[in-house]
Amino acid sequence: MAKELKGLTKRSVNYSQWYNELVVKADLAEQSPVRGCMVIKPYGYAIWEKMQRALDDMFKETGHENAYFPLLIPKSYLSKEAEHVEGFAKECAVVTHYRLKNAEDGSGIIVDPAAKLEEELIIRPTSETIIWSTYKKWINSYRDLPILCNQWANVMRWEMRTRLFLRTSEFLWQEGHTAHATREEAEEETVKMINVYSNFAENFMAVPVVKGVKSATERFAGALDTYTIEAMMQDGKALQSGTSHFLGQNFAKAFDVQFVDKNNKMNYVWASSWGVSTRLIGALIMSHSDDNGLVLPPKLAPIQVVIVPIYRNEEQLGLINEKVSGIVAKLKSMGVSVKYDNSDNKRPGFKFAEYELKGVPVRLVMGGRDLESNTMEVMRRDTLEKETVSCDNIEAYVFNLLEEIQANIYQKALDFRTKSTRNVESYDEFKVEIEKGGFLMAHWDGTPETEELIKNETKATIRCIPLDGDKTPGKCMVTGKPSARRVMFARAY
RNA sequence: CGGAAUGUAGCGCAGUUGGUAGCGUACUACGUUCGGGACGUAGGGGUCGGGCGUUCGAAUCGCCCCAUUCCGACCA
Repeated sequence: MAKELKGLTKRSVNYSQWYNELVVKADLAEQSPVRGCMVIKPYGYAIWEKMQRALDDMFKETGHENAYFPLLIPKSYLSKEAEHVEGFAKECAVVTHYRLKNAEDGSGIIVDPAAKLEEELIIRPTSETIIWSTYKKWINSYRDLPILCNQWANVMRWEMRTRLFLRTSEFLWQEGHTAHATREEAEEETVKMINVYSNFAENFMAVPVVKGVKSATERFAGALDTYTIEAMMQDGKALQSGTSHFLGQNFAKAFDVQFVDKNNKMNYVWASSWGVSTRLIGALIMSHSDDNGLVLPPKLAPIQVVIVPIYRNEEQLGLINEKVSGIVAKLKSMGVSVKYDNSDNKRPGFKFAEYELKGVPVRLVMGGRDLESNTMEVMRRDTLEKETVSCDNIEAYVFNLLEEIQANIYQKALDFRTKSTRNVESYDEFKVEIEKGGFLMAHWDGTPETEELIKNETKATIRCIPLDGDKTPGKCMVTGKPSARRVMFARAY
């Protein structure tokens, strides 16, 4: 009874509600008083920090450097690239004044009309414009190229409808902005970074992703090509988890960024930009969690191993503390993050449930019985299986188990995706199949009109034109016109 | 911005012939407990989303406003 009261809504009942409850109950984040914004709580932020660290290492390895650009963008900058402004104009928060004052009628504090800005400032929805206005000053010669900058920042997009981590008005992300002398080099960079993202998703998050190219209508505003990684959530919907854009010379032309090449000729710079956000945390949650709560991949879990003692009295706790301290020390020396929870204000059963909810990959328990037999109970979060293991060399056992869990949850997610991905041949079949969720591989004639029609009639969009996989030509399922290859359709977040 | 629903203790909720607010949980103290979300006793906590109205009397009836959630349109 008590368990039911504290439990989660079953996933099958309402996935959205389940997701929200999980985020709040696992102590990751909560809604802020400001519409559409989110408070990321320490446990949620710890996951983000782990992600940041891993990604940042990968960026450094690929030759990138971090920098920081301003939060506020003059309105005129945003409007320099026509498609870009059209894409973002509808969701920009605007700063119009720089001072408040007390109302003369004593009704409180008001915006001082005398402090109106001559030019309004936009709170960045993305930083291409402010960065390219800066790059103009940095670039004169081919010797100044390439510029490979990344920034960790927050951005704001005034979304109509928000959802913790997946879509909030303000979100944290990283955005890389690179400038190159040649088209080839910029394109190479774009592909390189989508590969970094897919490696990160698969190896750290244990989330399998489909790499591909966006159709023209789904492309980033101002890009010539948008590469994406698409993940499948457990309800069969797709989540765009990272993008890398080949921007061509669009921003260079808009901001007049030219360089002198080796032949002393003026050329516009070629560009890429790429980003992933705290949405990845949403992807993590929706890829692995079960009705007991989060399931975190060991590589990103803030706590990888939790140890819970079970004791009848202080004396027994003392003995357990002593025994456990050696194990904790050894695990830590192996680089495993361990929490020994011997707090006496919660009973063991409560702790078990709580750490399961928080997705801690491995739980070790030591009680009176174990103390006598020199064993511990080991539980793995992904399968909830329990085993009794000797304390001798338990550290190595746990270390290996963490790796096994990492691999297992990836495989589980991959199996689910494989099972939920299928070819469809006709539009009638498509309409039936899309209701079941999952990814549908179908032929498309390549026109925005057909894409639009399918979207309006089925709510499914082209998630991407996959880079890998079946490339045999066929006929569009809607119009019967020739299709170069199958593309991937799904309903998406 | 359309459609639906909901606002009562930190959280989850009950509260219809209108009669002055209660349950679970959480919290505080003490004690007993501790191998899967413990129990007992005592205690603190509410301008019932806001405003106006009807009435001797409103959480309850009426009107207006506000907020949130879900479903659409928009999007990483």
